[in-house]
Amino acid sequence: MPTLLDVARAAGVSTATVSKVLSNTPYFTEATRAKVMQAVDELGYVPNLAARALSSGKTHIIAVVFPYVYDALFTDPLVLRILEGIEAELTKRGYNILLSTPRLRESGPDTHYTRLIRSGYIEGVIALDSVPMASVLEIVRQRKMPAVAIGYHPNTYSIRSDDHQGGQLQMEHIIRLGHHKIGIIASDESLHFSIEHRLRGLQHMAEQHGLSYQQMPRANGDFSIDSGAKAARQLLTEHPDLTALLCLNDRMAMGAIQTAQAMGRQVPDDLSVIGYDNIPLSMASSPALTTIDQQAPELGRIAATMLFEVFDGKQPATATLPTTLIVRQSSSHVLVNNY
Amino acid sequence: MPTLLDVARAAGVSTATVSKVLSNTPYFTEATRAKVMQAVDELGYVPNLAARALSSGKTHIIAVVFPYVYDALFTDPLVLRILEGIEAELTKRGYNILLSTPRLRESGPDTHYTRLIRSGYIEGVIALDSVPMASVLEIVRQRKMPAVAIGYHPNTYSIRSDDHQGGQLQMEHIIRLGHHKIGIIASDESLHFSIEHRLRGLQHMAEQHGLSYQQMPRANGDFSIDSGAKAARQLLTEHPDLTALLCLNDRMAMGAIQTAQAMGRQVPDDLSVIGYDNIPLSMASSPALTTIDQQAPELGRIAATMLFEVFDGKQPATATLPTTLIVRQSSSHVLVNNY
DNA sequence: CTGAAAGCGCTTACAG
DNA sequence: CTGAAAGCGCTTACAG
Repeated sequence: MPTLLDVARAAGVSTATVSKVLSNTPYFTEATRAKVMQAVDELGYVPNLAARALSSGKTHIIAVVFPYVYDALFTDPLVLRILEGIEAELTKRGYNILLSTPRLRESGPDTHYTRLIRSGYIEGVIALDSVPMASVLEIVRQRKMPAVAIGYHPNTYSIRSDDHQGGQLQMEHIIRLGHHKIGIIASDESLHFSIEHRLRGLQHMAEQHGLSYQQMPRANGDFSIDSGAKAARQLLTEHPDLTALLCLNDRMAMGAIQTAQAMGRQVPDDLSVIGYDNIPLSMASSPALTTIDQQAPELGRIAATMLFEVFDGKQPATATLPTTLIVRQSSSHVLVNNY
Repeated sequence: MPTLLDVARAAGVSTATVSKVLSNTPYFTEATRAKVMQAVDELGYVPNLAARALSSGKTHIIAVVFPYVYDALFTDPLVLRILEGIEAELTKRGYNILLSTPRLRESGPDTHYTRLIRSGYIEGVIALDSVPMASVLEIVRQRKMPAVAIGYHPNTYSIRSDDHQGGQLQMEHIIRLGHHKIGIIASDESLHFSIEHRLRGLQHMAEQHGLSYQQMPRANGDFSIDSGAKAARQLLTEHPDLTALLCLNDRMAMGAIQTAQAMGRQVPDDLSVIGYDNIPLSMASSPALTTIDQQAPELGRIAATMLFEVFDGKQPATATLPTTLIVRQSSSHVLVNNY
């Protein structure tokens, strides 16, 4: 591999000049610039990033941190959608993605992760930081490294989806369809900060319409398909008069639909089921899922944009992205009034 | 951040000694080792990876290359499953994942990618290299960088799923269920090498059972849900006597089921639909999808293992992973003989 | 507008 | 078993 020195010799200038020309420093003769660029082209020179990193501290590597908790990381299509947005923005700016997947414990993330953060490789961090148990950004903050969180931990810079509003949209939709025997499939609030906010949104809207949120039966899953199926079985068994199931993610909703059908319920004719997330496959369930879109790619894209603002010395304000109701075929008006 | 020199001073030894102790070179007094380790602990020393990379060429960074083509990268759950396997093995060995998503054109991958490969950052490459249009490993091979391909390009080291066998399993299953009016939903063979092999598997098994593969109606999609839906509509309209649809991925199968249902066909009662991939959500469709499992995580895990063998100077043989038929509810015996 | 030289934090033959 | 010293390939004040 040709080095900076090779280019300098070929162009008949110093390495300092080559370095400055390549980093677009102004104040250079057009002639010098041309000589240098020609040498670069002829030699096929590509800068050694490790050397650049060592001398300047600029690695052009961003750690994208997706903690390895419950079943989300490699099973949840939503994660991939968020990554898509991050990738688009980072790639556009010529940055690289170091995918970090720390194991999260009460005591914090694993040492491989903490070492990585302190290794000098990382120029900034974008992290999914929404697990109440521990924050992956604690160590990053200590080091004062530029970082943006997607989530609810009290980090300096962060972005999140408006989960409270999303919950409201779910409840409002189902109430407008005439339902009032409504079951809720959620998860324990310790699994993800968003749960608490979505539930509050549900409650807020229910009470606004004079329904008692407290009396709505609820079962908790862990976001997986199976857990949604189990939760639905429990709710529909204990409360056969339910006409609607509000699920706090799409995968649990899909599990719920399967179970409901296996129990002889028609969806949506005698049971409406609503999901949350609008994962790509939610349109492919039978019936297609009514759900809440939370702009996952946009969440990632904006997080990346905010990180570059931090690089530029700015202090981007916490952003909250609105959600949208996507009406498909899994919800409909109540047909039977069974009370 | 404390440096090697700080540690050396604190321990009262040279930086060479610290370096060697840390890299587990033998021949050291237990006393020396203890002194060094204590200094490391006290100072909270973490090696600077850029410096290590520059001087030794060992970066502990593996580029995981997923080309950005058709709709696969951020929409196909299979990609995430493969990544899961790669991540597990790489993390276990203390290596980091640089996620590279080059745009692929006829002329090859984009320059950001080729520069990355030549940047000195990358110690090895694991790539999904199955798009006939161009190979992302061409440039890597030129540089003689250790690499393992998941796919069919003629790369030195590679692993793949037994697509031919997978095709056979699909066909065998549906024939055993008594079907012989069989439609095929595939994609153009230019999109992915696996298609050709799966189709051959289909053909092989059909002919072995005395059925004419040539006469089986076929429609092509692009792996997306929508394209599967369209292909199914076309096939079922032009050939209403079909009793089975063999789809070369799960997402097209899910789209096909939806369309079939919308056209008034019961699945599986008067139409069996079989998918391919066994993505996590295939169990959540209604009815749950009969499909072919190709051990996606294992594919990634073994690719990573092979890469470390290459690091060790070995020459791992090309591996082929067997597939399995997963029978769920979307396939059943033919009920009506309509010919 | 351009260059000489120090320095980033490690590793690695080479000596002893 | 341990250390002195060169070197990896860049960038960056500092001079001129």
